Amino acid sequence: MDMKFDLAQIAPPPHVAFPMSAPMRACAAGSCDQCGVRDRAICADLPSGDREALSQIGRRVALRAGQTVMWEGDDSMVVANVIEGTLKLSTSLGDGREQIVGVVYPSDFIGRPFGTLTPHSVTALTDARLCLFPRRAFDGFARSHGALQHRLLARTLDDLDRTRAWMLLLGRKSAREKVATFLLDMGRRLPIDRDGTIELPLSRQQVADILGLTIETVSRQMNEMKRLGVIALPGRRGVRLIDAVALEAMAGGD
Amino acid sequence: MDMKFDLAQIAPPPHVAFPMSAPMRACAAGSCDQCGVRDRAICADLPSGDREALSQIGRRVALRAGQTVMWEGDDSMVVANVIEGTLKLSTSLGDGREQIVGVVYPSDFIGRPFGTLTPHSVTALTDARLCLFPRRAFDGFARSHGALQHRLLARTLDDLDRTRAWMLLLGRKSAREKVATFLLDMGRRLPIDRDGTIELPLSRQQVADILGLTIETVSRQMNEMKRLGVIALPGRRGVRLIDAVALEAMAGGD
DNA sequence: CGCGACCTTGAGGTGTTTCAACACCAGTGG
DNA sequence: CCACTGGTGTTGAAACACCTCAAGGTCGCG
Repeated sequence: MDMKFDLAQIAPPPHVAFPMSAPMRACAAGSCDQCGVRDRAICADLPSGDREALSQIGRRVALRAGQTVMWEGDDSMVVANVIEGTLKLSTSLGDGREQIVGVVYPSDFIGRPFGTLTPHSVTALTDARLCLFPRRAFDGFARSHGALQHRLLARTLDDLDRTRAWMLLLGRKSAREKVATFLLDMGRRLPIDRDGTIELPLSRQQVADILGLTIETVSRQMNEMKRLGVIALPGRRGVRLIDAVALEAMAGGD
Repeated sequence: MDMKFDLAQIAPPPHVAFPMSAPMRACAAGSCDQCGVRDRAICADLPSGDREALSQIGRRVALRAGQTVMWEGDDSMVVANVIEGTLKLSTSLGDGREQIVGVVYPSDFIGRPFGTLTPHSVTALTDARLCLFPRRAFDGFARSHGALQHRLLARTLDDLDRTRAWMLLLGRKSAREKVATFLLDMGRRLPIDRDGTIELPLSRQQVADILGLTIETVSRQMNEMKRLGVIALPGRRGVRLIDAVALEAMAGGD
């Protein structure tokens, strides 16, 4: 438990080809017109002139799995839209215990606008692409564009609702209920291939860090569910939800 | 455990003189000029004309301890500023397990603007006074007043930061650490009288529902801290923080 | 093929919950 | 004034869910 934190933060995950201290790489600029999240991100309903203006103050960057974009406690220098990939938001205690406080997907917004401190670290779980803005410039732009600010508000309110719902899981659910709830949640969020399998963007340790459990407990629960025929576990990170009704029942009320 | 939920929701707490189904009572209208939270609430930096206009669409209501203003899952009909008192935000599982997801104080904003569903129940912990607005009217007003919307955004971002920090406590801290963190937090938020005593607005059960523990564990932890001379427990809800440094140490990192 | 990281499984320990009894206190009515 | 009562808080003993520690297995990659 004590080693884990340092490894995750200092050294790259083994499957990552280069250290996380590697600078973020600029990538093909691309105009907003071809942006894959154009009509879901917070910039969606800006008049196209304004959107291009916003685009001017930002830049596209590519991340490799394992790279950390922002560090808990640092000054808040940048905010970003997620164009592609999955990232985790996490906080930790001095002794290395970690809690993942959010997982973000394409079109989500990350960083702390209108504030000086970054409240949690942001780390890429998969390779990812961001549309990155200097925080102060973004703040200024948002202040003068009501539509953008409204969209950001709506998104933040949604995040808050989902975060509070997750508190119920952390505070009151059993390990079995936590894992079942997690799998159903991932089933809703991730692409499902033809045989009903999803590919988790998370290791067992990261799942544990989302649910407030240990890696062993997560493993035991998942394999027990497999034994019960509720799920299948094809490959390291694959999960097939075989009996969603049974899973719902295991997830506890609400 | 199964009874608790129903009792809390259906029957009034014993010290409450009348059922929670009692209607909210209108109270002295009062203009914004004399409002105790005038320069801390979200309406703070509205031009005084706009503030009076907002005031027109709202009304002042008084609540008794135990009364519930909004119910989880209901349509979102009203939002409000807290003028006076302390309230809890809570969600629960079908079987009665409850998690308190927030505690709000004067000048805080409650309810779900720009959304149709109430994500959690809101219940008065002490007698309280609110400045209550119909949600749709408030939404409309906010949309056309950037300053109000900005203020609401800033507050929501803060709430989200604090909520995420609390997830670390729920997922990763021990009972001892949870209770210590809670007491320090309350010490920062509540008025402290001359001998350093604070009066918790919460019963042991409610403290347990905030920390994701049982009432017995909370009781044992607090009395153990008392035995260690770190705190004193004068009366049912009183707490004196004697050794804040030791408490900090017990609260774990961060 | 072989390495390293990740995942699984087992056995044992422990912190928290569960169950149960009792103490405390404020309000009520005799 | 005192006993009574219902809610709240405390304490103890036992059960148990989850964690810890330790080993072995599996997968993906060079």
